[in-house]
Amino acid sequence: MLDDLQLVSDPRRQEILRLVWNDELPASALADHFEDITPSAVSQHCRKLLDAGLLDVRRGEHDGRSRYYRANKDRLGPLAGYLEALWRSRLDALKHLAEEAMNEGD
Amino acid sequence: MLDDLQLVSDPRRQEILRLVWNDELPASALADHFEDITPSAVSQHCRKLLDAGLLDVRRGEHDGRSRYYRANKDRLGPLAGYLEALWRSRLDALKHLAEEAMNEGD
DNA sequence: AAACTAATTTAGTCTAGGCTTTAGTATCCT
DNA sequence: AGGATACTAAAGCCTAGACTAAATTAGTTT
Repeated sequence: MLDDLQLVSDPRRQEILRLVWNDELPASALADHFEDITPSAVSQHCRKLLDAGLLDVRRGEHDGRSRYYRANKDRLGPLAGYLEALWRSRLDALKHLAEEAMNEGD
Repeated sequence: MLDDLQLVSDPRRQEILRLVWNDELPASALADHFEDITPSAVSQHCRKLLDAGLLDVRRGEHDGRSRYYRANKDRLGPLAGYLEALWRSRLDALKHLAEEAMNEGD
């Protein structure tokens, strides 16, 4: 239904991708990360990313109930670079805010 | 309201950007391009892109009624590259389809 | 095999935003 | 000036898709 770009344009899905960018995480960890939506909502986002091939999943080795997600960077092509740049720029923005806050008392 | 990525993820707006990527075009030309939506809808898309700074506009020199739009590539950053890659890949896809069609009668 | 745990699926609600319609602004032409 | 043209703004309709809650699946433990 939604193409890659539309999928990646959703802020929740961006955050999910960021969380599983370098290391896999179980669905529970993803669910815990979002305090304002239910695990079901997170699972539904994962499913869409999975269907598009932007995420990989496997069952846990010692607990087959857990499902571990990981980003499929290759499949994202040039969008991978865009997302990384986006996250970097947000870090920079935060850093600048922090610096401004530090200088408040001048 | 919508950030750059969400704006660019809309297929209509992608198409608008493509049309004014290298040359400016009057709103009428953009409107004519979309047969299934009204000029008003196109204008509203342009307004959003304009507000985000992804489009520039100027009035016509000889007819001040016309408004000429042009993409602001610089403002798009890494997304510019992504869009160009997207359009190239679609051209490739079309080319392959055409080649297959050529070989139908074998 | 019953109870428990992890996660997903299904069914249905709600809202953002894309669209049409209508009305308005600015410019040009005779 | 009055009318035509090019486009936009405002108001409201409508649907895709994000969300919740409940039911379901699959795996584990006792």
